[in-house]
Amino acid sequence: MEWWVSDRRREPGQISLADIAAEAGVSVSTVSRIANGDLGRASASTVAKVQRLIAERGYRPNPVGRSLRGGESRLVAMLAPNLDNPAMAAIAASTEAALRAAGYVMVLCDTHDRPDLQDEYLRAMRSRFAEGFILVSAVASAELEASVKRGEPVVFVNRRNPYGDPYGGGAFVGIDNRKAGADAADYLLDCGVRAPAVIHPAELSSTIRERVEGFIDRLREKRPDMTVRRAEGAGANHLDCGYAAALSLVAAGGWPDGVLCPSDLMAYGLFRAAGERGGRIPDDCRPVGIDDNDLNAWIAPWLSSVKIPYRAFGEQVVACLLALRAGTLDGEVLLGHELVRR
Amino acid sequence: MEWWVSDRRREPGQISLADIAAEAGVSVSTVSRIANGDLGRASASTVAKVQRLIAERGYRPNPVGRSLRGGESRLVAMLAPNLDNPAMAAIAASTEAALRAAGYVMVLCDTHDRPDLQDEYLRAMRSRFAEGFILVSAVASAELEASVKRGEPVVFVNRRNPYGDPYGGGAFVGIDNRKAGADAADYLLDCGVRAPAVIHPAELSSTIRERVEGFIDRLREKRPDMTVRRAEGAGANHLDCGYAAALSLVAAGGWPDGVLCPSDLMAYGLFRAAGERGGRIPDDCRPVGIDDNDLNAWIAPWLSSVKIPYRAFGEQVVACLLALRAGTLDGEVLLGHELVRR
DNA sequence: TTGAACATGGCAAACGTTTGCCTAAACTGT
DNA sequence: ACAGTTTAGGCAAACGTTTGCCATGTTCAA
Repeated sequence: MEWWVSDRRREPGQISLADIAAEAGVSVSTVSRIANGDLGRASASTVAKVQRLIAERGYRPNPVGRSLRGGESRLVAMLAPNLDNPAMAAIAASTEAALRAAGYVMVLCDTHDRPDLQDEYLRAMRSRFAEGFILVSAVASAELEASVKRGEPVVFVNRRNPYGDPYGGGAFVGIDNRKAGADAADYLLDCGVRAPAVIHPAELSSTIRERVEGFIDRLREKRPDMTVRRAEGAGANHLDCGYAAALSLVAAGGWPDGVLCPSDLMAYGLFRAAGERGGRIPDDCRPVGIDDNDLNAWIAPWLSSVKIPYRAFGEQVVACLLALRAGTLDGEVLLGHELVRR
Repeated sequence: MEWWVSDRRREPGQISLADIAAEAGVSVSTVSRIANGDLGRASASTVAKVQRLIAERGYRPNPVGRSLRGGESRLVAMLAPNLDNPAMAAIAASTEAALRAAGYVMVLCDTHDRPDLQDEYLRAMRSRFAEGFILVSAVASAELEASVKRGEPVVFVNRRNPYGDPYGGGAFVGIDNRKAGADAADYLLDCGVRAPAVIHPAELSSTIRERVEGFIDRLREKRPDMTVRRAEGAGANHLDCGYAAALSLVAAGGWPDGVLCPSDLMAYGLFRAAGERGGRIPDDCRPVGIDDNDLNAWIAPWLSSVKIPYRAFGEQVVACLLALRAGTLDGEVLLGHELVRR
């Protein structure tokens, strides 16, 4: 054990209630009450003296002692599938800011989309008395089911609660994915596309499925005779998936004149495939993405995309969490989206 | 106070030493010792019984109780300036993985490059008994100075310890920025560039300054008669800076045939400016970046860049941290970089 | 037979906080 | 003057853990 752990009390940084109490000549209880704003239980002079000392010595209540006592920990855990994805980073950043504004500290855990890691973090955070959980694109897992069953405050982002059915769905922040897909379809039709296609990962998450379905349904509705080609690709991430799917698409029947990429990263994969296979983007093949990564405006002028307001997610997530804790949850929050033409 | 906080003991998820002790008919101390691997202090039968119960009930020591006692918290705080930057996200992701492998939990805090927020997080994490701090691109601040002075385990990433001088520099993980700049210069010369330029943010961080200096020094060394144009741009982030700097560059004297962008984001800003002002990239104006953002391979085929192995940072950072805690720090770690031609 | 060594394990303090309950003293009304 | 109430504040338990020290009981050697 190192000195800064074992002897930390000798350091001036960490003063406890007991230090203040000793110096003020009162009991720990009195200091605690005054520090917590319960001013009616001590004489005005005591209150003044203690408050002065608190300010002077810079006392700040120790969150660990508080947590242990069973009170609040001011800790909220966010479990996200991978920080590399710019969309996740945007959600994490905005949520962090909103939580800080609400007086919480956010712990960010990277689950790599693995149920076992998700469970491990869920356990670790629970035993640190996290007061809430934010699950971005959650996967089904045993501990998650336990959390939901126990009624712990969990907010789901992007993907809905996999165990929501019997318990009323739970808190959710996201967008209307079917409508986003439909908007993308409208855009391609508007551009005069006649032979559209859609690419998607080999295993479909609910989010991606909804986007693809919304896209196809809208096309069928507006152009009943139009056929929509479809290709899937495997890969560790959406970049690889998009690349593989695009290659398989062009191998099967050449370049379509428009293609839905249900995430921007897949569009990037398509772009690379086009570069290698001589497809001209967007002239010959017009992609439309969903996400609208912030970098698009800078380096992907060829990509129109449905802008998802990830930067606005944080505020909504925190509002949901607070409502959940107060017992006044009002269901799911769907934020608006808007197609950005480039 | 909500039920899941106040009555959490009724839930099966949280069993304490006391629960096990009661069921085994031994004292809490005995269970604690056995749980911590001190098997010599109890009879074989007791050990077996307690171990069975621990496994059966799934007992896991409560980190909060441990922290309070003054032992380990297994908590490490990473303070990063902004998660939006893909380089930061890559560092965060790899560090998180390495810390998890070492049995730690990482708390990620977004300081927005503000000294006051950095201080707030430093305090908050200290009072949660964080066992170490990782400061990515740290700024100077009062609490940071206090931490360094007290000898708390701090690893600096990207930017060196601003208070390192009197205390021996401290732990640092990064690259040789001057050499990275020099490599970029070699590349441009190799491409036959004759009128190079460099753009950079209005206020120079030490990192950026070193890159720019390395670039200019190498050019002077190899081509003493060559003049290097220089433009700076202001903005909230490197994208805006790069854009503004590029505009000012071209306004002052047209497009250079090669330009150092000391971060990839600045190169993206330049790209956008070129798109608007009719500069042809990379044919007329060849940019060279530093970072080599992963997305470059997919959507920025026009950008050669010095690849910084951010994915490898995590392992080194954690090694540094452990060495620091063990008192065997061996100074700074400079990782290699390599220019990627596109 | 007696002392020492060892095996086994419990007690209690400590970490920092919160809070129900208790105890004085002072004050109020009659 | 006395009962009742308010004011001011302390005591101690509880949260979960770790660990130095103490207390038995057994074994062993001289």
